[in-house]
Amino acid sequence: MSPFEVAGPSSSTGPNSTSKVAAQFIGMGFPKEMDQAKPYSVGRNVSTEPSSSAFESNMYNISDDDSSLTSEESMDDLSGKDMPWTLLVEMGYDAQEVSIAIDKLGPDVEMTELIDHICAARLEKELQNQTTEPPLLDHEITQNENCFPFEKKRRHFERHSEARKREGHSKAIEKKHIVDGGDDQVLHLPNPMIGYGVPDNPWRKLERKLPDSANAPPYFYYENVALAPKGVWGTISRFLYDVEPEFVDSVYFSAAARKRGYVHNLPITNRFSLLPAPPLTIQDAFPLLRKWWPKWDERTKLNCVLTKPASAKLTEKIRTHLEAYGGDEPPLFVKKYILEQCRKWNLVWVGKNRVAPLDPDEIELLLGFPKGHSRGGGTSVSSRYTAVGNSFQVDTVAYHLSVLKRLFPNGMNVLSLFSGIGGAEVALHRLGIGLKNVVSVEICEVNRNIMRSWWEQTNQQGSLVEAADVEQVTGERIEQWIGVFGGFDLVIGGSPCSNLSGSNRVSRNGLEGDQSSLFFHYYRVLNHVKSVMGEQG
DNA sequence: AGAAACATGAGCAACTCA
DNA sequence: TGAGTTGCTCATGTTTCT
Repeated sequence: MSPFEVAGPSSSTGPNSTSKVAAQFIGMGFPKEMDQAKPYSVGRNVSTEPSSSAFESNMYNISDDDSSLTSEESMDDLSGKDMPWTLLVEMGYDAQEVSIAIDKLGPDVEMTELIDHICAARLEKELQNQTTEPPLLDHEITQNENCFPFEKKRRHFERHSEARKREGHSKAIEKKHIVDGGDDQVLHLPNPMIGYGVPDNPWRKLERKLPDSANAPPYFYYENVALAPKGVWGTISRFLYDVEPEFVDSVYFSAAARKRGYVHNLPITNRFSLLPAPPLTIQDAFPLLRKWWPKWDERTKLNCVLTKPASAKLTEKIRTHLEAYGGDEPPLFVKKYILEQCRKWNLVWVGKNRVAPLDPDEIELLLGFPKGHSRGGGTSVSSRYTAVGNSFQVDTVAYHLSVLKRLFPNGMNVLSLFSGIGGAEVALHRLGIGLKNVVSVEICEVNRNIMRSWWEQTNQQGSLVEAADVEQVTGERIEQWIGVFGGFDLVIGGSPCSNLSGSNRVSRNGLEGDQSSLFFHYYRVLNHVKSVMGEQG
């Protein structure tokens, strides 16, 4: 199927859609298309002739309802073993060694354990071979590391911790907190959480040395929650070419906190902020609320925006508590309870004795989107909360992406995975960076509609290609896009955090979770883009 | 049927204090 | 230094409402 055909009905957006689509993905026999002996090598010819339809319209759609993918039989055939097997082979691991590992550890073993087992087996084999084979040449080592990032994890983190010691950070930066454990690799959350610097504190680091495998086109930028379960950021970093995450709290860019980790290979010097400067306190962001804000609520910043509003029952309860004391200040225990709830639910004072959750317009303002960005067009209020709550903080991301403006004065080709409501695109647009061709991959139809409306309203001159499901962004499609567009300048996205978030009490399964395991598709797609563009030179 | 409302802690790190 | 306390978190599953 041509990547430029018009979309059919959108795919399912329900909670179970991921596993269902994953099953379809396996059913289509995708791994067989890959050259398993040489991970991510591209054997087929890439057409450089643009599809004729590609030039007839500046907006294309891609349907995921390929008839070859809907075989009930192939769905039934799936065993628990197939899913990790397929994904690992997709990532470039040898089919045989994956099978051996699954046989040994069982079908229900976690992916990270499987990978560790495979790596351990390789190391063991390597050690055995060292007695009979000559040592690898430098270029052979580099090639090997490019294909299998796990194998050099220990060496890298050992080197890195040594380098950190030599650098001798300031006292504030030295006060770090371990967020990753296990083995001998350690990742830290900086305190303050300012990454390589924020507008008011940009001094931290002038330049950094990227691993060779990360120091090649395209630029990539990956985002997720900073406070993920132990080991998650170590895994993400190892897959993304051993690039150390940059942890930043958007509280330095906004009136609301948003602690996130970003793994990227962008330059870190000469960053600049979006204008106009965003309000940095609740009172500046919402001046009309000052009138009702009690002195005993000393908050000037909000916590991380949520995807669901507080219940009316809670705000009523708070009003009733306060009214019981007439106009007097309530006793300490009442104030304490109310402040707890205000912090937990990000409540603001909207009237006498009245608190309320932020409305979606206010959340958009805090996140740096234009007012009403997600409003209307069939979007329900609850789905709007979900959409904006899952998005980038635009000012933060734009600060990191600002270095691209001088590098791409004529605009960029962008592959945007897990686009959501278009935080990355809005950030680039607000930076004044032209969007030449954007491939936007987003499972949720509501979000795609919001993104498309924004694209049309802002009179973008480039082309928008929409795809629903990252699992169906096949190597073939990637190659076609690269053939038509001449490559991607940036691969950007933040994969689902639902299985990583501390708010999730039910299925906080880390990167093994149904949703958050989609990170591995970010890696798969990025790695394929790198391979194809690398071959093109 | 779909949207909205409601009830539901765990996990981790920062902080406090003896 | 270590035990105890405090605070925060891109949420999920079920029930109720429209």
